[in-house]
Amino acid sequence: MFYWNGLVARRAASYRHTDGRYEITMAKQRANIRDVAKESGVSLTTVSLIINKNDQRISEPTRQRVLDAIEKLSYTPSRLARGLPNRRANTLAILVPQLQNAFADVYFGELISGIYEEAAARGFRILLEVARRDYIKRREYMQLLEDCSVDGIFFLGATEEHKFLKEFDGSDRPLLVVNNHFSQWDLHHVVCDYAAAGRDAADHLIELGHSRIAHISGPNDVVLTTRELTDAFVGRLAEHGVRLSKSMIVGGEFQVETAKLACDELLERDPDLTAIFCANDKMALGAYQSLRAQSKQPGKDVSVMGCDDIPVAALSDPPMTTVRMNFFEVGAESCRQMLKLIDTKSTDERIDKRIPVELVRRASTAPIR
Amino acid sequence: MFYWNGLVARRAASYRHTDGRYEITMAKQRANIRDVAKESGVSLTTVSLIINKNDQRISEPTRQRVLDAIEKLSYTPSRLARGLPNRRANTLAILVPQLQNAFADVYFGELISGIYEEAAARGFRILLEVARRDYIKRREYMQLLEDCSVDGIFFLGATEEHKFLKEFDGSDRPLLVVNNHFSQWDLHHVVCDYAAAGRDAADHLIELGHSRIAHISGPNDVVLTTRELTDAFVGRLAEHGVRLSKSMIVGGEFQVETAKLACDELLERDPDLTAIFCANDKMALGAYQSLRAQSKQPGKDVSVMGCDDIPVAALSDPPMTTVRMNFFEVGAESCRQMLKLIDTKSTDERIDKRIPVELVRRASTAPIR
DNA sequence: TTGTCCCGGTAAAATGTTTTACCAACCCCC
DNA sequence: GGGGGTTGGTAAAACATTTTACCGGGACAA
Repeated sequence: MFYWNGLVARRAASYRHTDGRYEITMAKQRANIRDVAKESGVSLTTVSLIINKNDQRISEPTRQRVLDAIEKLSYTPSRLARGLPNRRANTLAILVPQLQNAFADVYFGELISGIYEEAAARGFRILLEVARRDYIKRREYMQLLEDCSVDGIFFLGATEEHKFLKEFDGSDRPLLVVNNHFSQWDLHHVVCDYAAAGRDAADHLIELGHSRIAHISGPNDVVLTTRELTDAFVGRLAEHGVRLSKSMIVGGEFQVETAKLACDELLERDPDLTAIFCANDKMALGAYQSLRAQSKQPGKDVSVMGCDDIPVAALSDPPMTTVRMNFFEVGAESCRQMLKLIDTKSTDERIDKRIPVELVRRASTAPIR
Repeated sequence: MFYWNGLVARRAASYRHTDGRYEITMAKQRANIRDVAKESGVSLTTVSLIINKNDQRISEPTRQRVLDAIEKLSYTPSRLARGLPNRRANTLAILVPQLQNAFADVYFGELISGIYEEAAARGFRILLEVARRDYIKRREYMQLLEDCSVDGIFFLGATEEHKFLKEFDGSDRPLLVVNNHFSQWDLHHVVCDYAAAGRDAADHLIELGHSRIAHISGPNDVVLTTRELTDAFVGRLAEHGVRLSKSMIVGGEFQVETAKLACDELLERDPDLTAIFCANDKMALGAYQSLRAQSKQPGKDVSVMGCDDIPVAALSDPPMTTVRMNFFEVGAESCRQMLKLIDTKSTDERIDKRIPVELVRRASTAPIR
């Protein structure tokens, strides 16, 4: 059994009672803030103030003495203890819908990268959570906030299936939807400017003289952003006097294979179409395949545009004209906004930020012959 | 682990004793263990014991009373406070070398999935960390352990560049190298059985009658596992009386493009080779391309084997014969071993676990003509 | 009768910080 | 010489848990 000499030697050495004698045991493993205070002859409040750098009241000699003591004892403040008094973990969670797919995707990789960089720069840690069906059903995501694990949550890859997000509305810790939009609920959003992307694509194709145009869309019924893209594209074409009939818009589900089938269908409906705008680059690759299968040269016989500018777009054959969406920046901006929300603790402010996009001209589009 | 159903009811107002009268104050934000103890008329020790389920001493009526109180107050224990007394965060970190690349890879996705599932089942959270150059230089990875952020670290995608891992050797919290090997340092390892994979591949090709065989290896100079694969493959071929000369082994850097070039080189050295074993599936796809460019049919004129069995292997044309490595299982087993190490707190035990592999016969290999 | 063990708990120490309120001393200005 | 502000701190109250040592009473065996 241990007897702590509470008055004096709490940290230097402990004493163990053994057969009537006192025996000196090993020194404590870890220095704490009290050790530093004692070592440098100040109160532990002073040490705390210096560590947190948020108070100028401490004189330079004192500060230096404390810093020396910290160095000497190789003191590291405990994150757990630090979070306790103000119930903040200095940690943010990223909620991803299904890990297997999500991680295989550059898209999520860039978003996560962006969030991570910004969070790390501010000393925040990133927690990874996978929102599977049963996870959602049991409402385990609420746990993250309730048990003080994290100070805020990023939601990636959200669709309108994720109605449960509504619940976060009243929470004191922010939930931020990254690169998606739920207009009906009053959540925080940071998204690429999909409307601008749709307009840029339309302008580009019109500029090249196209008028027999088709569009392979994303899952417009569940993802609002891709619906915005389609609407803006169609709207802008109309402004230019080009009418895109409903039959020339086919959903491609964001995948290469399904987009290939969609493109086959479009070519059947209008064998003489001259341009196709796809809601992402992967689907544009599917369109390449479909065109080649019909002995048409993408970029020559038919102009193909993608959207996103994933790395493979520049390397594809032909190099792809696309609208660049800076997903890294979306992630980074999301994190900046999140940290702002946490700092200000404002509950009424609503973030709704659009990240600019940029047309990238490569060889998959050409003036009409 | 205790299971929490999420919040239901709002808290009732609490009463504070002031100047001899009772005064109604604002409802407290959060119930704590003391509130639960008071509500159910037991000590807070009792509540703690029930929450942690690690003690059978509490009678059923008492337990039920406490559970009712927990439900009524919608109490959720704080993770921060929970970790404090025994300096355990119930969190594990995954260290990844470079996020941008890492996340675009199914390989990492599966490993992380496996770790995540197992960790979540035990109530552990997963922290994501990116080990960039400056991160490593500043030794920030040590911080994770020192500030009690995590109870253990998984290292993914390690190469022999990561000499710094040596430092963890003395740490009281485990570092586990996932699917890589550093034989010279005494760390914990969970890896696929690369030696078995090499042998299986050799046996398969021999069985089909091949003898003019080539091998496209991974970066054998920096990754020990792929070196094991090559050695086992070459060794087993030798046992069967087939000698693979050094010139018929070319490094492919694990990428499609470089593997294509490697294959071009091999075909130049021996235009009549009949089989190629590639150290991963991606490189086998590169070999497909190279063969086709020379008007040779992979799977007919030349048998091609991959390794890993990533999803695209089954969908490739021809469907690829490969050695399945269950990366999900590697991740899961890594996590199980990690949790064991944390539970037992043993510092002398060294994990060195091999996950079995399995030959998958598809159409990219055929008997020699 | 005494010693031992079990049952169902409890009291209190330990974990390590932030933050609020306050204090003593000194200076400046009227 | 008193009011007021600044400087450089400190004491103590939160924050929310786990864990260890112990306790009274009853059962049971030697």
